[in-house]
Amino acid sequence: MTDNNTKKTFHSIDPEQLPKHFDTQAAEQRLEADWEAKGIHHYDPSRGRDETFVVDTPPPTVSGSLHVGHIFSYTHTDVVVRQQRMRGKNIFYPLGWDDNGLPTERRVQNFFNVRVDVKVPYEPNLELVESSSADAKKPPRILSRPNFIDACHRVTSEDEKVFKALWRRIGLSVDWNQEYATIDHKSRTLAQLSFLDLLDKGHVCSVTAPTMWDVDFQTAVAQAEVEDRNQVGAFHDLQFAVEGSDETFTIATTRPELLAACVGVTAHPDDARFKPLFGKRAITPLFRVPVPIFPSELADPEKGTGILMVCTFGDQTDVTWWREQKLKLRQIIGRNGRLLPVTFNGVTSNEGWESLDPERAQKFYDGLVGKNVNQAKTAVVEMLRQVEGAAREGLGAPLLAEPKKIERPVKFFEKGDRPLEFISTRQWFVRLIDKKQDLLDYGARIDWHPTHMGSRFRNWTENLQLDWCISRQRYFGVQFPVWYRLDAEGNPLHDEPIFATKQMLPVDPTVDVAPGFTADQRDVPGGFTAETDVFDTWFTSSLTPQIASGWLLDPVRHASLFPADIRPQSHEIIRTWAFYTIAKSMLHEAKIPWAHVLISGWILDPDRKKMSKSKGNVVTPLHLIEAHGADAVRYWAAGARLGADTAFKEDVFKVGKRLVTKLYNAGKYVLSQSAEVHPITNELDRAFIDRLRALVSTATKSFEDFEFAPALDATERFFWSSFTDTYLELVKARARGEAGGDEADRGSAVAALRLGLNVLLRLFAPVLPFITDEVWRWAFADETGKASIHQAAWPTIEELSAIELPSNEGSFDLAEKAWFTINKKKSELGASVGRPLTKLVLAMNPATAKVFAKIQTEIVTATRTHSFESIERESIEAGEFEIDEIEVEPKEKKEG
RNA sequence: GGGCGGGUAGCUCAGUUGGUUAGAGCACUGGCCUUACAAGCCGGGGGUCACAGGUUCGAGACCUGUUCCGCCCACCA
Repeated sequence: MTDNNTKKTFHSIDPEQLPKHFDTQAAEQRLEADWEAKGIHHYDPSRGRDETFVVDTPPPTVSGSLHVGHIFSYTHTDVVVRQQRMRGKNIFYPLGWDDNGLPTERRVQNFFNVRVDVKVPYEPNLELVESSSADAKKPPRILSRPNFIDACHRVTSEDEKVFKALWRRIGLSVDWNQEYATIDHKSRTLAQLSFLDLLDKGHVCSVTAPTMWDVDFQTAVAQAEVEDRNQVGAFHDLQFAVEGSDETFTIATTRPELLAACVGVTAHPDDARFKPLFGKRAITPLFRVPVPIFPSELADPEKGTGILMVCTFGDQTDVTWWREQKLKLRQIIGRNGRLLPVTFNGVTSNEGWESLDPERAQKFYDGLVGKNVNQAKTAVVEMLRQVEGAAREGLGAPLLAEPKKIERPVKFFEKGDRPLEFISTRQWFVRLIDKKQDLLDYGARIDWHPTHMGSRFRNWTENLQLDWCISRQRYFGVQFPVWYRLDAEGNPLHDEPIFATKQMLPVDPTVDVAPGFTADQRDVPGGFTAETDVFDTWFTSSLTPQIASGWLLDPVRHASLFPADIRPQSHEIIRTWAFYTIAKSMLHEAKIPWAHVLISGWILDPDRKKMSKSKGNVVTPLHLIEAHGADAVRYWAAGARLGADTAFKEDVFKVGKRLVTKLYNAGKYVLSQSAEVHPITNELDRAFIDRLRALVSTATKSFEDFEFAPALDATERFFWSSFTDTYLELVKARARGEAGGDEADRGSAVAALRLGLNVLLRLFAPVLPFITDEVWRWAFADETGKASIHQAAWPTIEELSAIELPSNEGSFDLAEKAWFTINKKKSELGASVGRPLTKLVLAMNPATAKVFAKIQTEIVTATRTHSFESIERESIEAGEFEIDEIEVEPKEKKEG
């Protein structure tokens, strides 16, 4: 096909050999497999840190449902990564799976209809079958913890396959050699090492204290996992008596069920109404328990009745008062959220359940034992409504008015269904409250994209109230490497924990034996027992940079991969994932974990609500890829700026698909032009390349700030408007040799077209990896020696610098203007762009005419004008054209 | 209550350090089968830039206030 006998010609393709339409599905699978086979996504450990670009990829929760939101944010990262790769960076782009934690437990419980009891013995070779909907009503099968964990592994490994298939389908250029899971051997080892390191450094402690507790999951939770939900409640006005007087006062409470847990009464110190009461004792209704009345700045005179009861514990403020006033502990809510049995004693007792009338108190309280909070509330209110003389003989019923409905925020575990309770339990904490300023400083050293997301971090850190509770009373997670000595009665000595040595890790204290003990000493008096708590999942996932680098397990590798370059994530987990990762990195190594944080927005449904499984508005991604192709879906994702929430509009996928088609066709056309190899010398061609230089500069600059969306926008606009609609149309005839120009002009046109396509393909490659590589391989792979576009270099101004600048920088604009002016006229005349003109007289300013002379041939040729004349006229503005005369060639009559 | 972001065409959004007549895509609409592409091309209509002040020769952009929407946070009796 090509004639190499005398002169070199461009390697052109035969368009007839290509399918009419681009088969996205087939090409995607073929190309992705080829990338994998070539290993072009692999990290090269031999290259230095400054040549390496390290990504701290979010490990997706595999037990969650896949939706377009996943594709959205992961595509953002991939676009950034692909551009960095083209810039010559050695890419470290791992992917982990977040499989431990509550979502997995919940999924596994439902999947097999099972529950856990730590007392059940392990059954080797246990067979589990997926439960049917009919099984859901059957009582769940009770498993040992190890069997349950096996089941978790089984389910998550299946889930991971589904995720991985989708990631490959969408073309994520992840190095699959770097795959990990947050529950795997290495992650467990590093999480436990992290714990021991924090312990060595004195940042970890174990204390018994009131902690936020979810009564359904029956675990402690951290402040970061708590959210406020507005709930309707009611103020109950209750009459309290004052000890040793006839006085009474009224408190307002939304939690009358906690009356038995009342340990004090407080009002604002300046509140004249209650000043005389301070220092006296109040008598609670029903239970007749005397409690101190004390002043507190925290009490708001405007709220309720201005005086309130302090319980153990209704909320965080109760905890504060309890601590400050050294009040008694009357814990009536148990870990399962039901009221615990207690025994009331006389006032001389000091066990916390002193009543002026213990018998009567007991009678009331026994009616509440075992009830949940709501049931207890109903029961107590009924008693308060009916019982005369409840706080002191002679008083009426303590409920002074019908409860008044109010709506107020109530704390919930973000995954929970019932309000959190404060329950005094023993938990492990990482001390952070005393390090707020350091955390703020570290956060300020990180570049947040967009910048205002840094204020989310600041905001959260400044308002931090509690140390980080890292222990969870759950099963599928990383265990604490901790045991306790048992005393002679078999009680664990929590003040004397035994820690695993670093060499032992990872350990499962319920299986592995504490150092210095033998297996037969487990759970016997004088022996040892395991800490059964597991880490907060964030305790492990806040180590993702270290898990990927190997950290203490591989210090050399760690040094070359830590800190990372970017941390992509979404904004709702700034207070958890980002915050804890910064905290860990600071505490372990006094370093920031990454230079940049890239925040992706949310996907909103057309009603602008966040897409989430619970709202039932989730769009699954697979059908979108099948319908529009992976590139089109990526195009949609890459169109959103960092941090901006984006409405899900299926229209955008169609636009993306159209762009892919256009690239296919334009590539087919450009590469099918054959001509002798020639330098780019023609004025218009040089003017076009000059425009291209500006585009390369703009796109590159955007990518420096990881702003792929403006880069894509500029590239797309240029491709569509300047390249295909203008330049390509203007040089078509010349490239085909129809213009009657010489071979140099023709070669110049083909060379410029090919260079334009080549550069544009590379500018699109990070966003549209499939179609760009497809077209690349038709000719440019051989030409450049880069088999895949993803091995080619990102375009630079320098590589275009060999092409001479146009003699006038306005040449391209002028050609464009003339082209549009003439086309507009043709359109008005009802003629197609392709219709030849028998005559055209174009008038312009003399200054314009000078520039126009250089490109006149291109315009005349492109508009197929037989007889052309240009006229100079001072009255016309520079850069404008007026059509003095135009004659459209009559339509040829169809033959036959 | 505190903090952050936003309000630009019917819809989704660009709009650089203030600078001609405010842009794109979609949608709507007229024309065109034109040798890469009808999954296309050439045209057209459509905006009091949330509101009110201010700074300036000049404001969509800067300042102040108001208002609406969204998000994050807050001790929730």
